[in-house]
Amino acid sequence: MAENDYMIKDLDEEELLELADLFKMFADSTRIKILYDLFDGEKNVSEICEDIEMNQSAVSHQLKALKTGKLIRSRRDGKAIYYSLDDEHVKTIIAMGKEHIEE
Amino acid sequence: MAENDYMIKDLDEEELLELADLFKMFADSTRIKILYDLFDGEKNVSEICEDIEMNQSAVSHQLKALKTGKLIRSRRDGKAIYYSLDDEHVKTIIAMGKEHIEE
DNA sequence: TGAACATATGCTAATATATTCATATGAATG
DNA sequence: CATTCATATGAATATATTAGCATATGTTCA
Repeated sequence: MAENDYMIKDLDEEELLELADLFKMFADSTRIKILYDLFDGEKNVSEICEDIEMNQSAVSHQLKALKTGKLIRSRRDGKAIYYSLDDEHVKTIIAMGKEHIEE
Repeated sequence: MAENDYMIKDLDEEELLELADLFKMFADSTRIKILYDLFDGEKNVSEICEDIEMNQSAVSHQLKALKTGKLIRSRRDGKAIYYSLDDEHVKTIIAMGKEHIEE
């Protein structure tokens, strides 16, 4: 790390941006709905759309964001594409958030 | 809860929005810097500005957001206003995020 | 191979968000 | 009580984000 890079304790600027980007994934209700929906396990796009009552395009866009953020993964099965959580922290993070707002 | 309100399992629409709003607090690097800076304990605005290298106005605006989000609290001491974390979950949530990005 | 189905993607308009500047407020102090 | 110091706030601007539409891609199956 270069001498004059900004840093708070053990978090450098790059990690801070990464952290913010991670939390951005949870900072939208459509994405939270999707993640929360996937708590049950793998689902395809159509199922997710029905569950969360949003149109296919909006869901696809958000699925892409979540996948880029490495929170979910996908696999194709025929015409359908199945998505599932790709990180154990997702549940914990959302659970913490829930606890906070429930107080 | 009204019959036709949208709901995923035990999270209703209102809670989902609250959750998203909570995570929005962490979804900006300035706010994370502030929160992380307060891990050490109470600090006044000037100290925070120095620590995170941002100007006073930007910091004040974000402090207000964090306070509205009930993540920090403040007290006045003379001319200075001291801020501190107001929720035990803040550290946990950021710690989870850190773990995620460090993998 | 071509029609139907499932999903992704480029573009756009609407909306939200962050920062900065200028100024206001409120406390201390000579 | 006027000035200075610390912080907050309103307005303007710049930038980012979201949803929806139209269409593209990839898969199945007749």
